Amino acid sequence: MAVTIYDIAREANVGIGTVSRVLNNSPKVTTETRDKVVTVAKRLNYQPHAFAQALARKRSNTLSAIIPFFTNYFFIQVLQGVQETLAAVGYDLIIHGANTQEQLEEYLVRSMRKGRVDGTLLFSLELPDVFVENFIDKKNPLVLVDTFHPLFDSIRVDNVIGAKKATEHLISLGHTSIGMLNANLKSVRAKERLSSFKETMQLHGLDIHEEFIFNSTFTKNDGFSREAGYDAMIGLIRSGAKLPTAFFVSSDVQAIGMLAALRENQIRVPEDIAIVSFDDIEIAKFFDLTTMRQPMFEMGEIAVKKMLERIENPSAPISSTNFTPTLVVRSSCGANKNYIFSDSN
Amino acid sequence: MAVTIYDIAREANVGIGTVSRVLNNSPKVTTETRDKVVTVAKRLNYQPHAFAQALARKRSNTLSAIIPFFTNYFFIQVLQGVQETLAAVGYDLIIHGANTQEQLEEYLVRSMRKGRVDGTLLFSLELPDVFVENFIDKKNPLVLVDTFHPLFDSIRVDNVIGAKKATEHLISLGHTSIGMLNANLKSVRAKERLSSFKETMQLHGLDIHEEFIFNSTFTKNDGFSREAGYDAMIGLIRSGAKLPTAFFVSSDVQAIGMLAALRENQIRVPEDIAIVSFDDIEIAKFFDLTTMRQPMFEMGEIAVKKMLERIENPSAPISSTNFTPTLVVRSSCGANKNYIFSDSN
DNA sequence: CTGAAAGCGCTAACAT
DNA sequence: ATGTTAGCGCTTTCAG
Repeated sequence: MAVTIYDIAREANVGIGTVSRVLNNSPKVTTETRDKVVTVAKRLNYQPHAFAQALARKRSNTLSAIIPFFTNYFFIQVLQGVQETLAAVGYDLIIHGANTQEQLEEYLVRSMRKGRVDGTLLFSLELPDVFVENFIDKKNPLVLVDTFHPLFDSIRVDNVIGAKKATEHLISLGHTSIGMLNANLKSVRAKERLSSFKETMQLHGLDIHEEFIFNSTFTKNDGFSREAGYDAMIGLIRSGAKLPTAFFVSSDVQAIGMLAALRENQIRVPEDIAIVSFDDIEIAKFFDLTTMRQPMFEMGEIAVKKMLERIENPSAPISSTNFTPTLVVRSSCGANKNYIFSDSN
Repeated sequence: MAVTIYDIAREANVGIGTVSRVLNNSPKVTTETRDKVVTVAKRLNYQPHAFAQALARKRSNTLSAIIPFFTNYFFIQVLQGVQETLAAVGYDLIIHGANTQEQLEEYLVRSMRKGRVDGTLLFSLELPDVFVENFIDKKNPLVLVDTFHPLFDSIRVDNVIGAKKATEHLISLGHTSIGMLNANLKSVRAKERLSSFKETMQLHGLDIHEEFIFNSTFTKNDGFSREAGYDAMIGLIRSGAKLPTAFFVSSDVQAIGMLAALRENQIRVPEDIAIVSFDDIEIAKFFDLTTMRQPMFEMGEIAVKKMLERIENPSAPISSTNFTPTLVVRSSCGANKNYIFSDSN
């Protein structure tokens, strides 16, 4: 069996209490005994038993993250922010990929097991009502990322302003016939981006051509996928309709699919069709996409910070922060004729 | 405080032992008392305390994965296989991103804390010697993914055969002047792919032009990055040297960077330069890359299976499995003139 | 300043 | 079949 504090206590001729105190840097120990204990602990190659610690301390120093669609680049980048921030404070991260509502609930239940984790991070998924009171009753810290509930801390991106900026960029470039290639309206993000797009068009006195607005019917990834973008564009091209001169696309991955469809049909970007998309995932620059950047890494970082604060102070007021996406101009919109790849883009 | 088995025992007028038995589906309970206990447990919304269980059972049903470079698409896809397989058996996954040797060792130590996790998965990183005996002494299950050690279970991809197949594909297309754009030789993968490339060239009686072999000096991601590919190609072009007609590239991401450099200089692919790369990450098809496919999801799946078997049977013989990468022909090599994107590619 | 002892919530061996 | 009790390894009073 592994070495325990009893072994150390015996070898060092002290009580286990003292060993524990030394290990936890309690000030009430003589330098002498401290040294003695430390030496023995090192010699025995002692490693504390995390669960026993967690049980006694009622603290696990572990967080869980529930995310949909594990392979989505957006999440991966937010997760990186989470992971690095957590690592810096010695916390562990348990990852739960929830692809179905059933799984989501299972993971939520699991995360609520008292003691298992100190808090849970929920990504982009709507918190089922049943769990709302559950989390509150059990005082189980929960912070929402890219989703919202008035009773919990949250971090979001302002889709309304983002879509507005994107649309206005296209308008400022002289486009008047602008379409939108959207994800599935089941997603709140998609809904918000669409309505903001429409409002912005109206605000500038431009016509909204409903036939140029495509809401994906894909369910996988809620239509935030390359296939969704590809299929929508191919469908439009095949229909033979006259194309708009510009598109606002609800995500980079969809824009990438759209690009493939356009290329196959010898339609040039940005000459024939200008594109502004959303997210600025890492590969967006590979495709020279002009897009709305979301500070993904920072979102993860801040989510963790909020969580740690919540753990420290459970009764602090609820805090909800909104990030405003920024426009990153590359070549897909036609504004930047001399765009050349560089890592800082 | 949360509800414990003591609460249930009290309310149901039974002993905690009985409650425990019911909760663990022990057969030695009357249906009657079982029902009684279950009812009370439900009513109290009981959730077992995972750590207390782990402590008593000496089993945590949790695995840890130590991976370098969290944002690497290769790892993400392997991890997805890990995560889904684990979810199916009710295990949790703790993720550790190790960007430095120091972090690697810290995580290794943490993973070895008796009881913390039932086993650890190490990705693509060399296991420091100190830890070898440590893991063995403590009987802490360890399985290696994309890395190797004779004393532990492992899953790898055969880089030698992969590089050979890639090179021979280029040769079969009639190329004789073939270069290699490689990652940092600190990486074992890069080393193996390079030597196999050279051997294959020699095997076919072709000259190896050392000036067309580029080993990255990037340390980030060991040179398996877009920037590394871009920089190497730009450097070659600027040098004014006559270019080889084909390149074997050690990873898809590098090939993507290389593509950008070529495009900027109006060098066509595959007409002027043919490319075969390695990995077949998800976005490889977006770029029509001919590449060596590694079964990433399956690798994750099998890693978990090996781990579970090892946990069940610690003294089973060590098993090491090798995957042979398969050639996926798209258009970057010029072999498939009529290549059209479809999702099944 | 330090040792002893009482939990943390649960499992499992031991009685009954 | 069920209750009781002794740990699992650690933290934290409580005496001294």
